[in-house]
Amino acid sequence: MNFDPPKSEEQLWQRARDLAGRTIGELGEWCGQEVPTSTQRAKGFVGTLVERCLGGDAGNADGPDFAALCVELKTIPVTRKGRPKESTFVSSISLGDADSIEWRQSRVLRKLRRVLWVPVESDPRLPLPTRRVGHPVLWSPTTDQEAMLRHDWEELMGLVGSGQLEQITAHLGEVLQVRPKAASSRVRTTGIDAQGFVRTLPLGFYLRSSFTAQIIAGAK
Amino acid sequence: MNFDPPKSEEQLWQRARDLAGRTIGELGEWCGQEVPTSTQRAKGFVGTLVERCLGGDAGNADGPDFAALCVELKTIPVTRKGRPKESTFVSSISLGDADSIEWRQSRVLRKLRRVLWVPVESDPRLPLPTRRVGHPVLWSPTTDQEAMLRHDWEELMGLVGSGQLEQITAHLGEVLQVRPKAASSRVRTTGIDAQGFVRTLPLGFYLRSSFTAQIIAGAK
DNA sequence: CAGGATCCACTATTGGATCCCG
DNA sequence: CGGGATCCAATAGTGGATCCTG
Repeated sequence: MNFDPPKSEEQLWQRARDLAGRTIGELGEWCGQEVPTSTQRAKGFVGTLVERCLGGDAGNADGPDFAALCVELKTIPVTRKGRPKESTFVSSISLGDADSIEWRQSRVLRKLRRVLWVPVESDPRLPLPTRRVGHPVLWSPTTDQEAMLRHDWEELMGLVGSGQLEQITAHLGEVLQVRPKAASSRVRTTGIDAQGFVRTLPLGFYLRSSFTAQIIAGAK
Repeated sequence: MNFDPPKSEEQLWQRARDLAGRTIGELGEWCGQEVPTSTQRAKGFVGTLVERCLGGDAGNADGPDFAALCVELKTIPVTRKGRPKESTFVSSISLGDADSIEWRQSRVLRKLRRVLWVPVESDPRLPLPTRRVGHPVLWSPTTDQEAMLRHDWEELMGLVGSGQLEQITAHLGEVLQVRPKAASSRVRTTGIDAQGFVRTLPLGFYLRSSFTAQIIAGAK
């Protein structure tokens, strides 16, 4: 294995292809990392492990996982048949500047301009070390997909920006939704609503699994 | 109320419109029939009651409910929002002559050529007498709908006709599916498989509720 | 707290089983 | 048994809650 940053998108893609069919246990050995039996107490483990194996600078700050390439890495849990098991976290929401940001400058679009999707088998009955990595997909949104994302984002940011935080639920949005993003429901961050500053639950944007299913369809 | 058979489709339609908004309790009074509190032990009650109120010859043999008009009546249980709560039974399956029948002569198409759909509110928390009748829909399959029905029917009858009864499940079919149609799973009828005659569970064709939802959409 | 995500209780769906009447 | 359908246990889906690391 080679943990240097990939020098080109092509090289990143080759490395991702080489991971297909490997188990999480194998990846752990290569990185010299012990692999937990389950993800129950290690929710971000697989994402970080795959990032290392591909030469990403794991544990970095804001910015793409492969900064030089402007490519974001997303591992995505899938069933045996390749269907996403969960929605995908995209970014947290800044509650302060929601009304002054445009789609083209948004964190959501910046994260999603170019994504390397790496499916990972995710059946809770399988011990984590035996789960296999699937075939990667290097993706940018199609015109239609970007339009859907933008539509949902503008609707949701409209609510955030106008301080209608309490009316936001995960039911809104056809492909993009808003959900809590915090260690627990007691966590609070500072937001703004009609009454001024409020302490409120941190929120994040997530892609619905019906949307990511289209993206990774046929990658097998 | 008038229990004579309707003389025209137009007259049948008028009567069905007049039922919209009425409760099952009211319909029961008009027919002089006591209405059970729930459908639990009276599964076909609503269908038969509505048929009577419209002048159908309830309790007849094979053939359309309104024989002279060639119109089939289907009551369909819906949620408060008008979505079907259940799939719709279409016809039982003759296990003997499956391999010699064509779509155009099929019982499924004969039943579905012209259907008067009557939605009925169906929330188990509401006592049956208080549930309301909805706005009717007089329907014939569109070209696309008939093509979908035919596609599923041919696939399913192919399995029946070639004696692969054991491989049929309700998972098959995009709009039309096969399910048991019997008083219990111990009931048997005579069918044919690769080994010759067999005693097997009686089966029927049902429309998936995603399909009937399209039909009655916007009828409110 | 931001970045990496999954957990899991509850709701919605549905496929096999069942019920009444003539 | 055929015609009128709904019941309901089990599975699939999902929205709010949560967990680890740096």
